[in-house]
Amino acid sequence: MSRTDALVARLNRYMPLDAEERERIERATERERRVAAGEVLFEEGGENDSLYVVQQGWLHSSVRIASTGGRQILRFHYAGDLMGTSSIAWSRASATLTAVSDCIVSEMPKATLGRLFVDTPRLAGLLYAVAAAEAVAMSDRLTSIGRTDARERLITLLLDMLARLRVTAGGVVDSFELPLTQADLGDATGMTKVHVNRTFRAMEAEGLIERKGKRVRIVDEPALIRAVDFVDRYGEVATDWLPRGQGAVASARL
Amino acid sequence: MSRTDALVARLNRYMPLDAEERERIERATERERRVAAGEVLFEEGGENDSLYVVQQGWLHSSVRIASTGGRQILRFHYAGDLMGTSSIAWSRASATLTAVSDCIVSEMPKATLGRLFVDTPRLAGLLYAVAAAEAVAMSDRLTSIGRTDARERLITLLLDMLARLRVTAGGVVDSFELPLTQADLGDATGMTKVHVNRTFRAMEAEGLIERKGKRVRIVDEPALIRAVDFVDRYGEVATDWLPRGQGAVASARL
DNA sequence: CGCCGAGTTGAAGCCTTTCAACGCTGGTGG
DNA sequence: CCACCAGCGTTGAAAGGCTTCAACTCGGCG
Repeated sequence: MSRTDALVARLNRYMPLDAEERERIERATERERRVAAGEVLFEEGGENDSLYVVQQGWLHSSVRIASTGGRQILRFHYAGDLMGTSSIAWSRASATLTAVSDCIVSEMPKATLGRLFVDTPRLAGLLYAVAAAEAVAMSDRLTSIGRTDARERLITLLLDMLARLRVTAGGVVDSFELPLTQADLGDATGMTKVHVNRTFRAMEAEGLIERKGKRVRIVDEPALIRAVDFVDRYGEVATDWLPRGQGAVASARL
Repeated sequence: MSRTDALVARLNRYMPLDAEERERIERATERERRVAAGEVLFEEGGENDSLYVVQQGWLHSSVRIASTGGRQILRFHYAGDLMGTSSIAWSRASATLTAVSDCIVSEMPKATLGRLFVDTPRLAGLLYAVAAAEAVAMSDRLTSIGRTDARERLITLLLDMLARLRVTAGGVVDSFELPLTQADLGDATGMTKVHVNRTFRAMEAEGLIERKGKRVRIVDEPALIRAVDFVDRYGEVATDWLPRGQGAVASARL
């Protein structure tokens, strides 16, 4: 492994992993694959027996709406994220995964995850905690879409992306590449592309953000954070509830 | 245990549990507590070191919206559901849990879950799969609120409740007690109580549903299912990815 | 050089909200 | 036992945020 595995890096931030845990994840995520921006990794409804780990770049998952022909973008996946967890509960994918930027992802067969759960229970617990954190992040999106107006929804989305991209970018960043169309942003926030445009321009006029091509700069971050009282759900995850020193049950049994 | 533990019953539906697994869950959920309808189990932002299992009745979790003073109901919890999983990721509750009907819940300290993960890895995997299924159900709600109109949102909500209540009710049911105010329904679907009322009345006028007091009857279920193309996410959960015969690692180690 | 997708803008309309009022009902206290 | 109150359901009217429809610009690409 020349590059550090993104999942290892992420989990390690939450809880220091021992050598065995690290190695097991790395072995599980060996098979890498490139996905070009705009390309579809897998389609809603398709058979799927693997999970995917984002190693580089970002993607989004979306579903089609039968009645209107529209689309809802459910979430974005960044480096270190485990994608396709719905394939754990069923053998068919419940959403379509599309690359936002050029990506590298690694494939992990479901059975490999199963072994990981049995052999390294502390990892299982950590993954469960991460899933819990992501459920809360999803709740935040639900709240944003269900109970706030267009402007707040866009602000929440931008702040969320910024926070997530910062983790891998490292250092202080106040702008980022946004290779999404305004129609995409509408699909993510539950609004039309026309209204995305109007809301963006209004925010720009007020000096809250700046846009140059595909790049967005957050000018007045404190104001934006105040406006939507944003909470970053990915900063840390509690692991104190996991029994200590259970790093690798497997080594005793193998 | 006089009554069958609801969590055991639910997990057993997804994957037959062995005696040890069963007993461990039952021991973990011994401490029961009654919650009267309308009562709050715990509050958003409060310290919380326990999970709760719904044994009887149902509850909902909600969050306050700072900017508008409003509220978003995130989801409903039915018999067999594990509540408060956000406390796994942090030590503070991220939502408020309120009883919809009179309930019996049992408390499970986080540390107990930790031990469960280490001692019965197959259960850990199953819980992970259930969490994945619930994440998809949450995505469905997001899609419903983000991309469909008032009528479809209400229909989806009703069908979801019906499906979930049927599991415990047993047998064919086409009506159920709905002890929620129309304001509550609005908070769950992202609309105002006024519009909930108008939409309900319109549906009633069209013979899709009937209402008598707090009781709702689904008259034309096929039509409703077609209208929103509803999918029940709780029917089954895949467990084929879990290694077999790993029922209780603990027994070998204790 | 022309086409196409994406961004932009205006105008009109609609779904939903907001504001307000009134009836009903169940619970409370005199 | 009944008057009173508070919460909930209901309805009307007006306002508004967002959508829809349509047209026009701009930049990249064949």
